[in-house]
Formats: sequence, C-alpha cells, structure tokens
Amino acid sequence: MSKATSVDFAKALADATRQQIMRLCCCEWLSVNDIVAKTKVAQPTVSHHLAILRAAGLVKAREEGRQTFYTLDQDKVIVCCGQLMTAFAPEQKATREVVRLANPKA
Amino acid sequence: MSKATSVDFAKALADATRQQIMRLCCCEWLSVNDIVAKTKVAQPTVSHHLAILRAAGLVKAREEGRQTFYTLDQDKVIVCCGQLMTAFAPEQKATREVVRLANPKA
DNA sequence: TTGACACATCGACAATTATCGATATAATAA
DNA sequence: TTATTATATCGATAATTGTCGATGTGTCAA
Repeated sequence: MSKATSVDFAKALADATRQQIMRLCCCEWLSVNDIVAKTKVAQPTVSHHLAILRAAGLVKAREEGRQTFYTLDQDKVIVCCGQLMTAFAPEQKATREVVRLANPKA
Repeated sequence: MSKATSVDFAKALADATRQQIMRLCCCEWLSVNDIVAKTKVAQPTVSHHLAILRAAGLVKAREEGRQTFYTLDQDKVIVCCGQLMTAFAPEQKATREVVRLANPKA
C-alpha cells in the first residue's frame, strides 16, 4: 500500500504553503475552494499541494457532489512524529510515550 | 536567537542524506570524516548538510584539535516534534504528553 | 442539451537545493 | 619553515520543486 517513509513525511511538511493548508484543515473539513479562498494561492497550486499531502497519507478526502472536502489526519501525524522521534530521539521518555499512545492496542 | 520555525525543522529533515547523517550521529559523537566514511558522499556535501542541521539547531558541535565532532540534539527533536504535533494534531492525547515531557519545569 | 461550477491534470517557467571539484583556513607534525 | 590533515566555503551544474495559466473531466442546474 503506502511505503511512506520519514523522508516523505518531512518533505510533505517542508513547505510553508502546505503547512498553512494543514493548519486550515486540521480540525475541520474544507473544500478545495475554501482553501483557495483562505490561502490566496491559485487553485491549481492548492490541488497540487493537496495531492502531495494525499500521497503522504496526511489528509483524508471526502467527495460530495462536485466538491471534494479535505481534512488533516491527526492520527497519521502522531504516527509519523512517533517514527521521527523513534529514529532521532530514541533515548527520550517522550518518544516511548508517543509510540505507546500511537499504537492501536499494544 | 533562533527563530526556527516548523517549516525550517521539516526542511532540515526533508532529505534522505540528512536523515542518514542524523541517524548516524543520533547517539554518539562523530567527526565529519567519520560521517563521510559511513555515508559515501563527498566531504563538502557532508559539511553542507551539517551546516543545515546546525542552522536548524538539530546538532551540537564540539571542536577538538583540527576535527569537529557532531551529535544529534535529541531534546531539540522532541521539542520540534512537539511543535508539529501541537500544530497538526492538537486534539490528540499524545500531543499533550509530548508537550508536557518536553517542557523543562512546567 | 447547454452552461456554469469544482476540481484535477498538463505544460512551462522560476526558484530552490543537492552534489561535488577546487580552494581556503586552521591545526598539527616533521 | 614546510607538509599533511580536517573541515569549511566557493562556484558550477543538475535535479527537484513551487507556482500558475490553460485545459480536461465530471457534476449539477436550467
């Protein structure tokens, strides 16, 4: 399915416009046009960034009529941050906590 | 001092060679030459990546004679991941835990 | 069916960035 | 001093990426 690496995750976050979009649809569903209106960048640019976020598995999409609504997948953010912390801060207590809380059952 | 943003942090991580370097000096001090030997990339390239990691505050440097040793700052990783999680997963329990554990006293 | 709307894709261009050879700097050794 | 070693900086190049106008596709309304 998705072999999204920590590099892919970081690349998805490595752009100011994309982080702005992520903040906008962090806690609510927004249509592409909503995002265009709030970001002042062209619609193809927004679609492009959403495609990148989608490829990274960071946003969820819901189609409704002729519009598509997007929202950030907060769980995925936690999982990816957990990967980063495991790789780059393995000796920290916070890392163990995040990994524990991010796991479904264990 | 450092107004390193979440975008800067993400950009620092958004490269495979840089993540490889970060993994190498995650839990030990390595000289630039050590890193060159282990990564198979040219020395100027390694210095370039180290400069980026230094600018992001992600590595600590220690000069010793004519060599410079680097190690990853795990605390900084936790803090930056905490920022990401606060921004993009504010409703998650794991976020509150990381922020709590990352803070010195509070 | 026709037209308007919402979004994705395409193509081009500009800006950024990763890479490396050459070179500079600084420290140690002979 | 001169030579060697370790690292940083410079300059050039190639690859990647952000941006947007033009266009394609599918949906809905009239």
